[in-house]
Amino acid sequence: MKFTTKAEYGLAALADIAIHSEQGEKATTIEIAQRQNISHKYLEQILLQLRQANLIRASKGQKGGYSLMQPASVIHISDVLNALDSSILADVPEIEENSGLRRNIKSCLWDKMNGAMRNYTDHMTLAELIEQGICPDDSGSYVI
Amino acid sequence: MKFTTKAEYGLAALADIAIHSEQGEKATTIEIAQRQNISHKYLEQILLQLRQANLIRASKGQKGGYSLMQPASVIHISDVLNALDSSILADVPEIEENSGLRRNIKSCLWDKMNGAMRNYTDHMTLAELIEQGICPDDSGSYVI
DNA sequence: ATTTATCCTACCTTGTCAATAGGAAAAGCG
DNA sequence: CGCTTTTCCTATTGACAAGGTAGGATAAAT
Repeated sequence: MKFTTKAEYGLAALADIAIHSEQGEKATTIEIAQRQNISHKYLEQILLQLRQANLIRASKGQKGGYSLMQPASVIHISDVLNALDSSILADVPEIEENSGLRRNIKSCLWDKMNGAMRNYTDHMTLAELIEQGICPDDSGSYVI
Repeated sequence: MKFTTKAEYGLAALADIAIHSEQGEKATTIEIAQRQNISHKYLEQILLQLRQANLIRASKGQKGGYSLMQPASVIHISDVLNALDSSILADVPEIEENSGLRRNIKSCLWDKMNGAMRNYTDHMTLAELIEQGICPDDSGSYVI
């Protein structure tokens, strides 16, 4: 399915910041952009959104940069996705009444698939994502 | 998350056809469009795609219309989605090497969420979708 | 021959994604 | 103070896809 680069870049940036936060360092837009290979002007907007969602703290000027607001272990992936991509975890819009089978199908399939995503991203934290780098091997924990 | 109307309309149309197929009737574009409240010219294109994917059989002219190619119990939802919305169940595209954490994050989160969808829609059939109208109450059967 | 249906292709309008650009504001440093 | 470095914020743009609309060609039944 389709994922926005914004979500992808944002998660990578957050992970990057988290790693540097552990050492008490701040990360600047330029640094992150270079490490993660992202346009730094585009990344600027993404970091702005993450700050407005209270996921990161910014300081301006020399020696400025970004650090995490909370430890990575309490940041849920769904928080990040919600901040960056309003539609990816959003409820499917209600549908007018007189529409045959459509309403039922939507509330059956769509909501289920949606719920599966939400359940998964609600439980997974940024720390887990970073720690393993690869996929967590807890297959079977999350259930539709 | 975002689902295309094409997939929504297509599933509703297929369900509609399935119901009428059971009684040996064919359903025409116009009839389906009215029952499901869809633009019939748009639906035409959708039914064309479903036919090209061998999900339905069409007959032209008077007394023409559409019927299912196979019983609804062997049509998997993933077949329908694949026929109508090439991206919804598609693998996430590979990413260039030198890209920091992005590659790992993508292959972790993205692929998992994607796999969850696929697993779910691979197991569910059109018949189940119709039969229950509401959600199947087999929560817990499908696992990420 | 005429009606009724599918078949097929082209087109159009609107919105969103992914950037790019450029400047304002603040923080540190000499 | 003045300069640099950083974040902050808004506007704009190009490309592309979604969601239709339109119109004619083709085939089957009566």
